[in-house]
Amino acid sequence: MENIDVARVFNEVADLLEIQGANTFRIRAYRSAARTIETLATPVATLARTSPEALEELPGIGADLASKIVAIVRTGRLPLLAELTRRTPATLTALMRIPGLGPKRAKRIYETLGVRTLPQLEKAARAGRLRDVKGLGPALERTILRGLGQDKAHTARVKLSDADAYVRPLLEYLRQAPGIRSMEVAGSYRRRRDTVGDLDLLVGAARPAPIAERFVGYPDVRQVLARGDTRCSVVLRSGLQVDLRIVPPASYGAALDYFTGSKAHNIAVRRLALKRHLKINEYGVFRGRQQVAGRTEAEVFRSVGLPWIPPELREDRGEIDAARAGTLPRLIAVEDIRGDLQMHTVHTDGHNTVAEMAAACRDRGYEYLAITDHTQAVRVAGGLARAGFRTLFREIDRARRELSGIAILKSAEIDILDDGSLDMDENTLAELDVVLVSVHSKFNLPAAAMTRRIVRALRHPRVHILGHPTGRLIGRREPYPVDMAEIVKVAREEGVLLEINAQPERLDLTDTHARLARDAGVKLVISTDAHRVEELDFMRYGVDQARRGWCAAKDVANTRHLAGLRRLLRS
DNA sequence: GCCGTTTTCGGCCCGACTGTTTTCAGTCG
Repeated sequence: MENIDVARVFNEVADLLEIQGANTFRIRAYRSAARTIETLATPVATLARTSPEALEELPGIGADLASKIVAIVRTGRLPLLAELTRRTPATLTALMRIPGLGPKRAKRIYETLGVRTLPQLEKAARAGRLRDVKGLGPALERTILRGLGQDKAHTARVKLSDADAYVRPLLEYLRQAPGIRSMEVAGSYRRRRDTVGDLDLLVGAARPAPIAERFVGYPDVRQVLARGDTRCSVVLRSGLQVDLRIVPPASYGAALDYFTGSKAHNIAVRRLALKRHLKINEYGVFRGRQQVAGRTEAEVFRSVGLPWIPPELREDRGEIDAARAGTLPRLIAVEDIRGDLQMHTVHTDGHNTVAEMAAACRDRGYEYLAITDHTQAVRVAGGLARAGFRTLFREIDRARRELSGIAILKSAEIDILDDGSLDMDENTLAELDVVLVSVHSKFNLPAAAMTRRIVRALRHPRVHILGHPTGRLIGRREPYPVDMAEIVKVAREEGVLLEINAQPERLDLTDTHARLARDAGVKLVISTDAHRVEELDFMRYGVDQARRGWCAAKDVANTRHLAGLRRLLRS
């Protein structure tokens, strides 16, 4: 039972409660608990078994929901959900996922037409029967038909790096509109989440009309969903939704704060404001009718007695308490990075030579890099055997002589074999400056077996770093099941570093796992795993996730100078 | 259903846009 499964049960309960018109705050409680569980690094199943009382410590989870989590983990089901489903078909919740359909309309369609599944909905819409339902008309019927066709595309989140690719030309285009004072992409993009569901674009300007006008005329727009005076929504040809909001400059900070979110963070901040008899909305901070702040984000935070909180931390995961206590971490920045400890060359599946990678790292201002070509078990990547490494090491020696100003470390991405032993002989291993290990096969082992396998590798006295610890590929491959709390514990005991792999489709460790490690005092490494020189620039994405994991420069080993890094590796 | 520097009851973030309405409900973020 994974966290996501428990969260799904709670969301399903919330959907059904909504259809039944239950108390909105009760519904909100289920949704908020689902969100907490979803983003938790520790499996609730483990908590439920070992320390159920710890569940009640989680934000938004009290005695009742804690006991329901225990029930779900123990029995795989929740009596309340069964009861709700008995009264309202659970398939109705599928209708609510169609844009334009919420609980009220879904229920009314069901009660009026007996429609309870997506195929039935489509049939009714095509037959023009939906407009017979009170509150629905031809326009909504069309919206629903369109929504049925693009259901999947609408919900798919895109990788942060892909979002970057859409953002750049869009901003460049919109900048031509007259009167823009400031402009930023807010939302999860600004919080640097590993994936984004849509883009929230914010513009500060006195006259919104010409900006909205230009926005909906963007050549890449496939469909205009909404077009108001200050708010527009469009869908790009790729299926990515972009929401534009235009506010007067005096409100820009409040709007930026509001549209950056997260939702849970906003609610928490607004609660603080209420205690001070203030009201916060996207236009500013108000005492009565008088605006007391709003031009900048810092002003808004100051009005509730807080310092400015970096967007990456705004997830309601303790940042508000930390801000109040003055204990927010000073987050790591890309400029803190002094070297890159995972990359591949033409000797295996990379596209550049050792010298080319080293020169590119030097260009980026690094002091060192590690060449980490694959070992023989990883056949698809052309992994090297002992002789291959000998050739590679000779080339590194040559590059060391020819290139000054950068240290090239001998390393390898050593495959962790099925039984947890390393895919490299001891003699070759002894020649390495840095020993990086990772899993490339048998992803479907049960969690306990996978954990044992990795733990055994971490216990090897020569191992320094565990690479991409969960093996996930965003949108393509789920992380393999593994007990991350145990990995973190062993990493701490053995002094092993855990990698945040900065490949945009890996970002592995995730933000929450990075936080788990950092809180446990385990040091991290941020590496690009570059397979060509251009990919060295992925470093930014790894740093983003480290920031989301509350990491300061001191928490990340490759912010150290070479001497400091060597000391750490020796220890 | 949660929660507490207004603390065990009575609150709970707040506003924009659409479509279908005769003044606003529903949905969305």
